[in-house]
Amino acid sequence: MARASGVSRGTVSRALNGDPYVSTAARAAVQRAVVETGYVVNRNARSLVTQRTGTVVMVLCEPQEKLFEDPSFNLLMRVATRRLATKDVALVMMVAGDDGDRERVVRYLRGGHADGVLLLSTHAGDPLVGALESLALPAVACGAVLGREGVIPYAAADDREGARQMTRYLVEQGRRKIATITGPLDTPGGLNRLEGFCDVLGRKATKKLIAQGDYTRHGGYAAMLELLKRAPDLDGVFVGSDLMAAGALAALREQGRRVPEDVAVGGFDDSAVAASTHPLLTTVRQPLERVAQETVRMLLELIDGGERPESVVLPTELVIRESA
Amino acid sequence: MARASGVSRGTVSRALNGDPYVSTAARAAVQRAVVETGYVVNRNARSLVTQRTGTVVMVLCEPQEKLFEDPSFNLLMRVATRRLATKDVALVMMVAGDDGDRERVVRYLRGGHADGVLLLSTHAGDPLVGALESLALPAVACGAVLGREGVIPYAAADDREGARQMTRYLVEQGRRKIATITGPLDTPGGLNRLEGFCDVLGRKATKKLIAQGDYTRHGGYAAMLELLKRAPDLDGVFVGSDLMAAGALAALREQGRRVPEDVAVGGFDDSAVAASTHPLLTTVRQPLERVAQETVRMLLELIDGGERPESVVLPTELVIRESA
DNA sequence: TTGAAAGCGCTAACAA
DNA sequence: TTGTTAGCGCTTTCAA
Repeated sequence: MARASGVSRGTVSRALNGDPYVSTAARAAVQRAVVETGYVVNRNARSLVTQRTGTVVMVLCEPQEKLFEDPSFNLLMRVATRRLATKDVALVMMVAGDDGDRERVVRYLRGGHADGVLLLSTHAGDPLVGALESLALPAVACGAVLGREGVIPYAAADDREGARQMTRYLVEQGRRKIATITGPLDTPGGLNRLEGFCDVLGRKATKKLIAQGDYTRHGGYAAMLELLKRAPDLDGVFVGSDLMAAGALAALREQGRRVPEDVAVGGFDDSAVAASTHPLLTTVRQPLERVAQETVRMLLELIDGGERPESVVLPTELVIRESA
Repeated sequence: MARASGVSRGTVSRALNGDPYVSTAARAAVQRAVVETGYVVNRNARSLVTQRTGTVVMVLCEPQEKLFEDPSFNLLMRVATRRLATKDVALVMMVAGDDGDRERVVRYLRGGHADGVLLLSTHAGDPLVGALESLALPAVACGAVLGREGVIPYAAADDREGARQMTRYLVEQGRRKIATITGPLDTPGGLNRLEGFCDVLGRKATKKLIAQGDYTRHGGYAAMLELLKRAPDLDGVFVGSDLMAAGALAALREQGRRVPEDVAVGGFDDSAVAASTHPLLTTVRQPLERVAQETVRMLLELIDGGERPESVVLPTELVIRESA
């Protein structure tokens, strides 16, 4: 390569990496040689010396079944991929659903294959988080890591306030008996949205009116049936995710309840499913694009040796459609 | 590291890589030093000399939205991850949904980050395939790559015969007017299942009775509505995937058709959704675990410098539940 | 602005 | 069975 362009290895390297101290002539010669020989840098060799791999791993801390069903992950991943690409870093995905997976991910990371980690959907007490901390690898989470909020910086929607917005809205619509279907309570979305619900309803948020789902469509369906059994006279329900809300709508239809006439249904996320349910789902919009953008920014800062960045919490927005 | 264990670098390397020519004493010394120093090999350095990275990329050739909704991908990925792990190779995932994505994947691959590629859900004429071929990187596909069957080895279910099984079954059940919802016709599953359907029905498979879906739940829903409009008297439908069948069931219910009394519904895949529909879905079981196993085996052979392995086509099985 | 040279951490061929 | 040595392909001082 140095020979092909008639300059030294050092100059080639400088030209390729945009070093300003390269003459126009040399730069042109290198450019030409690259085209002629179809040259591609060997990233391993580069990594060996720079200690950088140019790749970031997005780790999905969730049994795969659930994960993939949720359109939010798509969006998060797509946006992150794009943002990282502008800095010329690749995003790869790994799933850490069980112990075996987790060990593999840690091995991969310890092998020095990545410069940083983007954590998705961590549950409280996930052992992967501890492993990551001891690796001292830059890591940022989408959504708080319960219990490690001070350690792992994150970007997240304001789940609690979002839940309040929706619950308040249901109350304002004159609903008297409002239930909720939560996500898993060891996730920030599960926990904080329930808290927001309780903030508004106070003592009216009885245990009977709270059912736990698992962020899947089927989980929402099952939880809705359960709620109808426990409180047949409920007239409103705040569901902790759009996908679960879609399941809840199916259950309500099956049980002959009209939405929103008999029961008002509010979702959370404003994901693609919200726009394809019957009736269209009234929901809380999460600024997922911005969550992804911010996480990527923070991770890149961390990788560049910056201080631990401040976590950011982004505002949500009520989106009123037909179901409430 | 060599110093810590009191032997030479060469011996350390041999001990770590399981070379038989290492004395028990030396091996023990190295082992101890590894524990004491918390040593981890630098994979970049190793890759630089071995020309192996120990990672394989699973490339999803599909706009992400569709992809992730389908439980089949989960299974494929989970099985592949596990099989590869036994050979100590990591599986990472990348999505190639649009041109930008594709370019990124190719760059990553050209960067020498992976030893091989597992292709998922390629569409006919996907430019990525050509790029991959010119990279001369080992590649194997789950499901045939339409148009490159002779070039990219694959493992797949016998889609055509599976479709025949289901269609024959519907006929045997006395259904007289059977329609079908296909997958995209530039995918092997879309095309071959339609062909199997036509094999059995012959001239009765008129254009009016064929609607195209896109492997999503919503696509199945929309296609079913369309079919009901075009042929209100249909009494059976073979749907090219379970997820689309779930959508079709919703459409039928909405239109007041009973399943299976008025309309018999057959799916394809036997994925998790088939067991959670109402009524439970009669479907065609695809041996996806074996597909994943075989693809991994073939890819590993290829990576080890073996000849281009024979593609394998695996038999399907009719699973009778409630919907037909 | 450039070339020369010194490694990055590892494996593999060779000699002992 | 082991130590020695020569790179793998690249970046990055250091001098020039």
